Amino acid sequence: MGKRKWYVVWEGTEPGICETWEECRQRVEHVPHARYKSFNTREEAIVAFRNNGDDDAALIRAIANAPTTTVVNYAAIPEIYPGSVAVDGACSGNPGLMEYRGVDIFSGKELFRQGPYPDGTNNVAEFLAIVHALAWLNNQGKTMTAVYTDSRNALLWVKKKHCNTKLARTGRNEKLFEIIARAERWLATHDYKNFVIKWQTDKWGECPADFGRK
RNA sequence: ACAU
DNA sequence: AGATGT
Ligand SMILES: [Mg+2]
Ligand SMILES: [Mg+2]
Repeated sequence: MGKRKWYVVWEGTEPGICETWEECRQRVEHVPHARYKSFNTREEAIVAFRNNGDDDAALIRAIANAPTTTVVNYAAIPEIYPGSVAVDGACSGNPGLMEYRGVDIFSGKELFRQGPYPDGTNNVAEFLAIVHALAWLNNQGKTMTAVYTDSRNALLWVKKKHCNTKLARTGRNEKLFEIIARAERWLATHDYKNFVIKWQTDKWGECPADFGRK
């Protein structure tokens, strides 16, 4: 995604924003448990911390008081349909501990979350997230609700109805391979109408379902 | 190169 | 800095 601009610092230090890597590094280097993270925009920082259930008032205030950036109002972007579901997959290590979820595209309210599963990949997570959203929506009769993903890969795999992962079986991920097989089976046996749409991260910022770990 |  | 994928 290129260079990041915002560095948010917290834990073991007064939460705050740094605008340069140098500033962030200085602030964190002698604080053993300090954490930091980079973002493109202030809004992405806020979304990420809310998504992680981080309610630290001082942190949110620090982010909110940071110098201004452009506010992305999803509702004002015609290509983002109201009521849609945004999905994202995440991995701690790649391959690593894998999970995925779907949220309401405007409110960010979590609609489903699966995992963590051991020994998965980013792309498997993104693929399963889309299929889960499709099945979840169709179970509720929401046959016209669009699904947004930032993964070009997963989008292709879903179109082909095939998860073309190179992931090795480890014995710890047998259950995951069953879930993949079940997802492919669902795609093969269901004629869904829901659009699956590329989330344009370059134009719109981080997807609302993002786990905020990058 | 592009997307995670 | 490394991995997953087309
Ligand atoms: Mg993603
Ligand atoms: Mg993400």
